[in-house]
Amino acid sequence: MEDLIATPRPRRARRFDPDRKDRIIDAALDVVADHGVRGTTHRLIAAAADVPLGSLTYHFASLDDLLIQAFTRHASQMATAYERHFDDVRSRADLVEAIANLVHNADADRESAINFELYLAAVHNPALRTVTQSWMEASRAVLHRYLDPATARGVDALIEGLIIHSILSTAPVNRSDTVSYIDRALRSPTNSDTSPGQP
Amino acid sequence: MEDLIATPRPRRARRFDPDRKDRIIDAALDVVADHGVRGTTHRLIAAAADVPLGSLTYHFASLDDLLIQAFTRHASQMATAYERHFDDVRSRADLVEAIANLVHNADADRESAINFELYLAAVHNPALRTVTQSWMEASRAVLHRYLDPATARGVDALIEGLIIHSILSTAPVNRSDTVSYIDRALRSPTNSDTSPGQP
Amino acid sequence: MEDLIATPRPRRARRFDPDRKDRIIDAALDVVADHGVRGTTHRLIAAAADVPLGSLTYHFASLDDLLIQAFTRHASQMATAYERHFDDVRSRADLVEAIANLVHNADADRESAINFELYLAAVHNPALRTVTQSWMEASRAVLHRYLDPATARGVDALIEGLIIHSILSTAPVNRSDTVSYIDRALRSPTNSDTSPGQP
Amino acid sequence: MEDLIATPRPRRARRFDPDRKDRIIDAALDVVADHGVRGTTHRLIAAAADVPLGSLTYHFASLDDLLIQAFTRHASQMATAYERHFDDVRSRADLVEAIANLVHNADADRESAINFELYLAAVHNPALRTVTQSWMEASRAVLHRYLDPATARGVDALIEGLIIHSILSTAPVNRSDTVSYIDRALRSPTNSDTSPGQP
DNA sequence: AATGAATGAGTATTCATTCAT
DNA sequence: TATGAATGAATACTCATTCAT
Repeated sequence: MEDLIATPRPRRARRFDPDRKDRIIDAALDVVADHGVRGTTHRLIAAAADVPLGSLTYHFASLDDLLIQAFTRHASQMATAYERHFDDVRSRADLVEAIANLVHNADADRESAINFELYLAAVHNPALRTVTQSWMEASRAVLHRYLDPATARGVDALIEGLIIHSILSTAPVNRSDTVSYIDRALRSPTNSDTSPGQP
Repeated sequence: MEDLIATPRPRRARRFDPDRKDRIIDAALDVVADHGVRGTTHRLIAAAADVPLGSLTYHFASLDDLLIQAFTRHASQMATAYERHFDDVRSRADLVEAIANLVHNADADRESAINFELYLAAVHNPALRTVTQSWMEASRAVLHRYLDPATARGVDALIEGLIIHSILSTAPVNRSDTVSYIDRALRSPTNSDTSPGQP
Repeated sequence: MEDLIATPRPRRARRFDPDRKDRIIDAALDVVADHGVRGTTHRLIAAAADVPLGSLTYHFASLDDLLIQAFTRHASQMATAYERHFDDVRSRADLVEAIANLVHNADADRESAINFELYLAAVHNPALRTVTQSWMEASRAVLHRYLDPATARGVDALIEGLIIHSILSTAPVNRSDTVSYIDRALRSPTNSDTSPGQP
Repeated sequence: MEDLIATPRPRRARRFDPDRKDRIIDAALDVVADHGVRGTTHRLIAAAADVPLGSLTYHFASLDDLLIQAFTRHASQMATAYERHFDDVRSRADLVEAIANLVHNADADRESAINFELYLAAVHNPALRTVTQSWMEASRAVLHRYLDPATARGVDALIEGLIIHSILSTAPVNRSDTVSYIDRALRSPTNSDTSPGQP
């Protein structure tokens, strides 16, 4: 914040700026990723988008409105990326690989962070439920291309849990373990085998 | 005159109040559950604990400090409850049941909500990482009583994902599906069977 | 109903107020003169400038920032006044007169008070050292028009000390004594004469 | 402040502590020297004196009361030291030396800082005027052992000004210049010599 | 006698939002 | 239409002082 004060932005005179609204939304997602929904403010977003403060309330009725639009865009981008991620899957092995890549993708940290911010915001903000709901449907729909609905849901939950743990965990997660978890989740549900562990 | 009109709260004269600090921590957890970390303020906590505002900053150096202590208590209570939850598990079937109960327990919504607030807060607050880390270790340790370490981790992640989805989902989750997911996650990792779905 | 009773200030509707920032700085100096830096608060300044509280933090990053800007203005005003004060000095006698007037000028009490507040604030706030430094250089530069650098410094210190004592002292200071002190400070340093007093 | 929190002092059980009041006063002076009157608080003093908070208000009616007692002690200690400082003065040269030592004594920075805090506090607090008044009388009385009253006042003011400038100035002050200033201030006031500088 | 807990008035500061220009 | 100034409610936090123990 001191940075913002210390570096008084050069007087910008941006008369024609057609995709400013888009840029604001992108900036909002950046701020959410960096500071969490909790730390997201008009000022921070305006600075990140290099846009005057008044511009935000001109284009968006409220901060909540802006966040909803931002999360909506994020969810639809996620859905598109998700679909593309599975495009080349031809076999069961491909599927396992693709899912494992999802979990073991450091680049996805930003996306995942925003995603969980969305989840949590949705808990207290019904307007965001629509967004989470449609995102979850979209991700399951993709998995459903290869899996029966129930299995798709289970795999979906497993992915969610693995990602959350990989974000929070300091210890690196073993990829072959991940593969093993996915492998089991994909099996046919019919006959349960004998118990493992030390029962 | 104003006094007569404006007595908003009964003059509480509670000079001696030994476990006030504990009460404040509990109140903080309530507020987090109801309003999210984002909506948590000194004032809200003070009101919930029926304690004057200054009392909070007397007992806690900052709101962050209070939140850390609150989340720490929450995590250790969760760990205790978790252990107890699995105390009567004698067989594989018991284990599956116990895990399914974990997911399909509406009463746990408050706990789960706080838990996810903790997770998200930990993303941006390193001081909370210790708390999440030890909670995750504790829950895995319990599962490890019945499962090999790798399987314990996978099951742990699955549970996390199932709970997240059950919180966010509007559609009720099918318990027999849950049982099936758990069942698969518990299987031996060795021989993978044939692929399902439409590959 | 409360509104009718409790309208403490006339609803000021002053949306357009171009030199408000200046007015705030002036008000801050008034508050410092009246209450000392110690007693200076946002609220007091806002009231003195007849400006809403939020206006202060809009124009100034912090109270410290405001104080620094205020002291900076004060120092430069002092420097200008100082220069003008000596403008008509043509002879040694003029110089002595001018300096004596500096010390025996009740109107200058406000200025002097602010000045010492500045000095003391500078002891604990390095950012203010620049201000005191340049003020001291400016005052010496003026004296240097008539005196060699070393003498200028000595006279400068004497003036400072005399003003401090005249502010603190309850007894009135004798002007002819002041003239005598100045007279001695202006003499050539070369040959010391014999000692006075009761040695 | 964090330090105070992070290092919870070992439970001190100081039943018998006869000169605690003295220790508190000394601690108060330390805090004033380090933080200025502005930054002086009960808490800071209590920590510096290693004494429980309640102890302060037990021994002193208010913070102001404590400060007055502290400044009073400071002034009387200063007066004693001042007297001793001039004890060995036998000649005019000794006197000049002694005064120059007063100004060029880095160790005195703490004392001088407190002194100017006292001066400034006295501007807004009449109760402290008595203290400054008697300190100024005491210092003049000492000088009066060697000088006529008027000269003593002038020298006193010069000393004050030189010390203030040496505290605030970043550039080192030249000792031989100081000696020269003192030398001139000590001369007989009668016949003024010819003017220096560029008149 | 001594103290740690308690309290509420007060402080600086943040910020979503409004609005005159 | 676009924006920088403006605003006031709310926030975290400080602290001198009180007081039951």
